[in-house]
Amino acid sequence: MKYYSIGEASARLNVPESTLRYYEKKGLLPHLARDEAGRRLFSEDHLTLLGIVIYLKNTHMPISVIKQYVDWVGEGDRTIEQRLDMMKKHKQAVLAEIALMTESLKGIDKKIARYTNRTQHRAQQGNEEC
Amino acid sequence: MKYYSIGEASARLNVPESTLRYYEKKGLLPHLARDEAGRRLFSEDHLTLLGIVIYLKNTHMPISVIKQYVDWVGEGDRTIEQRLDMMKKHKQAVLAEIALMTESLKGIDKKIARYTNRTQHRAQQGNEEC
DNA sequence: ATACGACTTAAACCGCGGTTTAAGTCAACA
DNA sequence: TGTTGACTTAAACCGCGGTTTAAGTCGTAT
Repeated sequence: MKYYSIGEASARLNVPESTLRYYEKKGLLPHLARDEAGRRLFSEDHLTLLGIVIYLKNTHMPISVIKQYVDWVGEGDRTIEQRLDMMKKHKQAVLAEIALMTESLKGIDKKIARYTNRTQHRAQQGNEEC
Repeated sequence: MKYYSIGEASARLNVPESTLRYYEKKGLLPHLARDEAGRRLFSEDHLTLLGIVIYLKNTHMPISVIKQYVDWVGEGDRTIEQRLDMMKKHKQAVLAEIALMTESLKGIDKKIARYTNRTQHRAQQGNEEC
């Protein structure tokens, strides 16, 4: 079975080595093997798990919650319901956040429209600012 | 012209008073008037500006950048191009973030599908985890 | 032999975005 | 009169998510 050094894992997943060490310390990378010299050995499964960690992070799941997820994975099939529940709730949270951002974008679009207009026909009145 | 106390502003915009004081200190609420006793007086324009601050925050604009925006507003029409540019760039950043979250949601959906299946016909093989 | 590059550790440090605390002022009400 | 309640300040504190630093250990190439 192939193993990857921390440098290789870092390069493949585009995550700093310091972050990988930090994640291991936080419990996000359990059972990480070491070679005789004490160097971390990342298995394919660890890279896969890291991929999951990364997309959970991309959707703003806190590290403490990702750790709970990883712990549940380690406990095997009897935690599938909890994991399913966690993912469903997280999905709703993500959809809500996307909705909020999308809604807030409308305000930004209004500003863009206003400013675009004002740069075109310069120097009018109607200065709402401040 | 009507003014609002910090308590009223807090209630109307659903932002803690401590946060409003923090925003003022950070320069997000310039020219905030005070009454004879030194209490903050929020004008309608300040509430409007706070609304803008809030949606910029909702789209993850850093406070330092929001401050730049507010400063530019205070400098009048000659900063309209900068503001337009800022907002266009910010919009692109927000769209990129939404795209990343949306993409990452696919991984979450796959997990939900997997776990839903596994809770239905329990106890199969195919345990990829860890 | 030695020097370099890739790794190790623990601990300190960082920026961000607030929140909390402690002590004080003021107006209104009982 | 005195005690609430709404406000003020500066400074300390917080959780989060890492990053940086300093000192050390290897294996390999010169």
